[in-house]
Amino acid sequence: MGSCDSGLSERKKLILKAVVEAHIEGGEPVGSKYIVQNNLVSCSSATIRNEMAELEQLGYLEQPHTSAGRVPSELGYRFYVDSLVEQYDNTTRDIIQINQLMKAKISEIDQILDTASKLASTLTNYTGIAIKPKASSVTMSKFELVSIDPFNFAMVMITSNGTVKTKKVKSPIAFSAEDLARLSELLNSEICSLSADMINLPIIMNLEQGMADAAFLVGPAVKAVYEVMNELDGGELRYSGLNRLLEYPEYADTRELGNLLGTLEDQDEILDLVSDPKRDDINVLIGSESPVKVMNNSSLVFKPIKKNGKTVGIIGVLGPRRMDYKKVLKAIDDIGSSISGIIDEERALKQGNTDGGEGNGG
Amino acid sequence: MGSCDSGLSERKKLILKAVVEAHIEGGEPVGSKYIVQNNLVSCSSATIRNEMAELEQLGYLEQPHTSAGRVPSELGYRFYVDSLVEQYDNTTRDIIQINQLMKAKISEIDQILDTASKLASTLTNYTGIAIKPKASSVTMSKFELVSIDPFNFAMVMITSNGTVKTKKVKSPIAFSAEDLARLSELLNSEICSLSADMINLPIIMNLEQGMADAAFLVGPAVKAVYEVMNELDGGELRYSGLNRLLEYPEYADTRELGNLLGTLEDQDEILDLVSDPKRDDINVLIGSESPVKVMNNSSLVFKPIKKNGKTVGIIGVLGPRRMDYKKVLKAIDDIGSSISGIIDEERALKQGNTDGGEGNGG
DNA sequence: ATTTAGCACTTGAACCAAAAGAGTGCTAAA
DNA sequence: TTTAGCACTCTTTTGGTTCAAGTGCTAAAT
Repeated sequence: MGSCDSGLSERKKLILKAVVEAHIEGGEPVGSKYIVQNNLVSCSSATIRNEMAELEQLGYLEQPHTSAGRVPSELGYRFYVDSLVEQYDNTTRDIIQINQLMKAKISEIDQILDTASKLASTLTNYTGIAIKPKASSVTMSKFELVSIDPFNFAMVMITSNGTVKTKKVKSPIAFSAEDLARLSELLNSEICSLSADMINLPIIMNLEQGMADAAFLVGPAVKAVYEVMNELDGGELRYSGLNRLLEYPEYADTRELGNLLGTLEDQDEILDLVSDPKRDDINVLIGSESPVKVMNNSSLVFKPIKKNGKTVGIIGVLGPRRMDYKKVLKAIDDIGSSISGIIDEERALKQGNTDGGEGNGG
Repeated sequence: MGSCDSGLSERKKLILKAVVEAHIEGGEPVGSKYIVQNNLVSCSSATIRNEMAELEQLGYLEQPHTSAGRVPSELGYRFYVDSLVEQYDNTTRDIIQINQLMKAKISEIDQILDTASKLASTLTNYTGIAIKPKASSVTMSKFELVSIDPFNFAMVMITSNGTVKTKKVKSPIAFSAEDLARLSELLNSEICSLSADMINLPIIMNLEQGMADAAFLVGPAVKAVYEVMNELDGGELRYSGLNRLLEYPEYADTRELGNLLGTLEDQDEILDLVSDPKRDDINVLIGSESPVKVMNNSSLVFKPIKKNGKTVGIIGVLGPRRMDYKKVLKAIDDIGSSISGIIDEERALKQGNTDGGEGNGG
C-alpha cells in the first residue's frame, strides 16, 4: 500500500516501531542508547540519534525536553496503529464465543442492591457499596476461556445463580490455542454443576490427565474457579461512584486509592468485616477499627438488610475517615429501611414460602 | 445517659465537636485560632489550646506534628459518631420510598454490553467501556425524590426503557419536606410518559403554579429530567475496571483521572465522539485526535456493534495514550465480533423482522 | 555518502540549606 | 480560671548547586 509508505525508510520505520513499543512497555522516554542496547536496530547510537532527530522533524516523535529521550507523538502512534491495523486486517481473527455468558440474567436482588448502592453514592458523595446475600453452594454452569497472550488467559464463568465472573489466569508455561480449547472442554464437562467442596484431588488429577502435556494449566484454572466460588459463596460486593472519592485529598495519592480498590476487589476481607455486625442496625467502622489494614484512613458505614430477622444483604458507604457521618448515617439508614420494605413486600407477593426460609437462590 | 458522658466537660465536648466538624469540612488540621475565629466556642485561643492539649492526652485528638493543628483521632470520631447515633435514634427517620424504582428490570442488551465491557477490561487491563444503543423518545415512568439537605435532593427516575437514573439537584432556596413531596406528586402526574420535546413552557408553568411558593424547585428539577432524557436519548455509557488505570503512572495524578472520569460521566462528549465513527470496523482515537480536551493523554479504541448494518451499540477500551494497541485491537475486535454474533442469534430467535436483512455481521 | 566516535551542551531531577509560616506550650499577669 | 505574649518546633517553600541522562554536532572512519 502506498499510503503506508509515508516516505519513511525501512530503518526509520524500525526505529519508530522500537520507540513506540519500548514506550508502551516502559512508559518512559526512549533514548538512542536503549535501542541499540536491546538490539532493536543494528547500528550505533549516533545513527539512531540522527534518525530520531529526523523522525522528530517529520512529526513522528517528540522530546519532552532537550535532554530526554523520545516519546511517540500522536502521529507516531497513528502510524504504528495504522500499520498494525493493516497487518491485522489480513489475519484470521479468533473470535471469542461467549454466547450464553453474555446473556446471563442478573438476579432481582442484584439489581436492587446495585441501585441502592448508586443511590447511596449519589446522596452522600462517597462510594456506595452493596453486598449480596450469601448464596451457599454455588456451582458453575458454563466456562469460556479467552486467550490474552501465550502466558495469560481470561476465564469467563457463569454461575448457577446467574452471575458472570471474569478472572485473569496466568500460566507458568506458554500454552497454545489448542491447549486452551481442550481445557475449556474439560472444565465444561468435568467441573460444571460441582460445588466447591466437590472439586477434589481425583477430579483435578482427571483434568490433568485429560490435558496431557498441558497439565500445567489445570492448577491455575482450578484455583481461579475456587476463588470465584468462594467469593460468591461468601456473598458478592458491588460498589459504585468510585470516582467521587477522587475529590478528597485523602485519596490524592493514587496508591492509597489503588490499595483500597484492591481490597474491595479482594472481597473476602470486606465480607469478613461486615459479616459480623456489632449492631443489628447501622454500623460505623472508623479507620483501623476495621481489621483491614489498608482502610486505616477510611471509614465504612453499613447496615444489614433483614428479612424475617435474617440478614440477606448489606448496603453501605465507604469514604475517607473524616466523612460526613451525619449525612451518611441518615442516608444509609433511610435506604436500608426502604430496601427492607421492598424485600418484605416481595416476600408478601411471592407467598410461596412454606417454612419461612428463603425461597430463591437468586 | 452516663455512657455518653465519658467524663468530658461540656466545653471539651463542644471543642471536640468543633474540631471534628471543621476537619470533616476542610480536611486540614484544625488550630485553636480557627475555632475562636469561627465563634464555635466562646473563649480565647489559649484556653482552647489548653483544652485541646487535654483532649489529646485523653486520646480524642491527634497532632500530625508539633506545629500543626489537631485532627480527630479514631476515638474522637467514635465519640462524635456515637453521640450522633444516640441523637439519631430518637429522631423520626424519613424513609425513602423507592419501591418500583429498585425493581426496574435491566434490559438484556444492557447486560450484554456490561459483560462485554468487563471482559474487555479484563483482557486488556485498561478500562472497558460499552455504549448502549440510542433509545429515541424515552419517557419517564416514575419519579422519586430524596432529600439530601435543605438545599439538595436526589431525583431517582425510572425511564420507559427500564433504566434507573439518579441525579443530584441543587435548589437555590431551602425547601421543606412538603415541598419535595408536592414536587414528586406533580412530576409523577404531569411529566410521566412525556418525551423530552413534549415538555414545553405551558407544562412547566403548570408545574410552577402547582408548586406555588416553592416554584423555585421546578426549574432545577425539569433541567435534571431534561438532562437524563438527553443522556438516554443519545445512548448510555458504562465503564468497568476503572481501577486498572490506577496502575499506570499517566494517571498517578488523581486530578488527571478525575477529569477523565468527569468526562465519562458527562457522557455527551464521549457519545458525540464515538457516534460518528470513521471506520465501520475498529476505530482508534489517539490523544487529541478526539475532540475531548481532557483526553489528550488517553486513547480510545472502540468498535460499533452492527445489526442489519445499523449500529446498535459500541464497545471499547479506554487507557493511556501509550496503551498496548496490539493487544487492545485484538481484544476489541474479538469481543465485538462475538457480540455481533450474539445479537444476530437473538434476532434469528425473535424472527420479528419484516424486511429480511443480511445473514450475519461476524 | 554513510556511519561512527567523541565531546560540549542542555535540562530535569535530586539534594541541601536557609527562610517563612503556622500553631503550639508555657509562663506570667489579669 | 482565663488570657496575652513569646519562644519553640516542625513543615513547607524557596533558591541554588550538583548530577545524570541524552542530545546535537563535528570530525574521523568506512
